[in-house]
Amino acid sequence: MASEHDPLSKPPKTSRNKPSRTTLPHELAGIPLLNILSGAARQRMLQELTEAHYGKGDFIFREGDPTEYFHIVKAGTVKCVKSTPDGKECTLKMLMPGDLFCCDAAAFDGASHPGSAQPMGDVSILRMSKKAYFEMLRQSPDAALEVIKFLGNRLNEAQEKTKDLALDRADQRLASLLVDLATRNGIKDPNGIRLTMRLTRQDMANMVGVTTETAIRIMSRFKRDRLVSGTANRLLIRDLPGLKILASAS
Amino acid sequence: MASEHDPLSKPPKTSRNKPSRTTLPHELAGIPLLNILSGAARQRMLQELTEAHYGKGDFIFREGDPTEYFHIVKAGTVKCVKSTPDGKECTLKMLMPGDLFCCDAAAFDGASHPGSAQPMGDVSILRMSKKAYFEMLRQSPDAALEVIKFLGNRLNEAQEKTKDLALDRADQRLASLLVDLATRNGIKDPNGIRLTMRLTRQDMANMVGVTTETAIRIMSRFKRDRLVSGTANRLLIRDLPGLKILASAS
DNA sequence: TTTCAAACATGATAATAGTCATGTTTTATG
DNA sequence: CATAAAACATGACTATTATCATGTTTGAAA
Repeated sequence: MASEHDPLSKPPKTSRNKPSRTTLPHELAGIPLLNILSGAARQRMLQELTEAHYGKGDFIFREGDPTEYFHIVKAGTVKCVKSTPDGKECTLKMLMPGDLFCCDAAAFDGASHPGSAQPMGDVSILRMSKKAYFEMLRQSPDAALEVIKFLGNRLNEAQEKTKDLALDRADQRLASLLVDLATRNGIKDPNGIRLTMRLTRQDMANMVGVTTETAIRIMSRFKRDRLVSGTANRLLIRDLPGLKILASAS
Repeated sequence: MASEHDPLSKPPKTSRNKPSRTTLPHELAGIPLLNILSGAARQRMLQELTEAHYGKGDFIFREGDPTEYFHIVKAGTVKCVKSTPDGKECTLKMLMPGDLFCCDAAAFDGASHPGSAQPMGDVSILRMSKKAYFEMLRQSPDAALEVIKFLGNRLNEAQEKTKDLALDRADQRLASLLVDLATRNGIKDPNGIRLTMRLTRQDMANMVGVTTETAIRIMSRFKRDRLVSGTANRLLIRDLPGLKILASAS
């Protein structure tokens, strides 16, 4: 629950016994944007990045806040949320380690965040001032291309989601979500695939655009049909092919 | 209906009486990406761009086609569409002059188009090979930043649309659409605001994720309530404030 | 281990939107 | 201007999902 702004003065000197002086601290090895940069550009970026930690209940930022930083997920899962004045919520995207965020909003001068970012459990975030971010983009075509590629993928995902919301039924969208999570975040288990992150029926509801009751009802049906089992803490996908069929049923 | 690939050998020498040798042909003056480039970079880009014309019924590209070009809308309106095997369609975005497209898909090596692009009436498209596009991005930080800004805006729009589909009713989404079009593409008229582009009830239905019948019914109600009048060719917004209230009703 | 809040579950009912059918009006095109 | 094809319109019915209510189970923290 602790909400720290804990600027890690310098990136930890965990440099392995590799000779190159630009070796990435091993904890940052999974971040594409850092791997793409070389030599001096990488060093500059590492110097500009600071780290912050967030826990359950915190906000990394809220809808309407001014955009000050460019962010990278270092560890944990971050959810991007939009909400209405009357408390309804819609989860746009779950960001995983290596994912960038606010590469876009930051580009819009003086704009404010169009949605909020919340940690799912404990997360660790790297961030960089807007100024340093733009400087990096100007000086490193590789970084700019990486950001373009990332934004392009995000846009495609968002449009795919739009299509699903517009054309698919609730149970298809939920099946789709489970297939997605199982494929990207699942670990093998004797009886199927276990999802790594805690995910309540309400979380799922917000992700597929239905009410919590509807998500519960559909999950109950899926459970009856032996497609899934378990609840938030221990969600098990028992029949991935079955869910796939359901997801794309005409 | 004619589907030409009509490479305009050289950009027309419509250069006005400005002295600079990099003056933009006036017909291209409304394209941000071209205005942002200076001197040699602009010249290079103009040399790489070719023009193509499309008409009603054509496809600029289809879902699944390989991505070969980066595109800019020069004149007319282009709709981005995704469809299901059984013929249902979802319109993701109407692109207007100056808008870029496939800045994203093209970035994904060897990928194919995630949706199709169709002209609404006659359109004129500027395009550039993927290779030249990447070269431009590498050599001009300004161009890369412009693309990032554009993609960022597209992403925000897409996410706003996701939220609307997830949380708003059909009539609110349709009202929202009309407000949007009236604001961005409307011209004043004695009795309200006239929309410039031809837009059938079916077009609207595809844009807000409902069936054609539902769009027709809602428009009938809007007509009864004196919010709008007319059909596809002559659509009139008679009460913009009224539509705005409806769009954001709790 | 108790205990309380969150999460899950399910029924009854209402609201919303889809489907199918049929008919009228508008518009593009020869 | 004729005429066929779109586009618009509306009724009847069905399917889907939301809402409200109430109760049970689970899990985290004292």
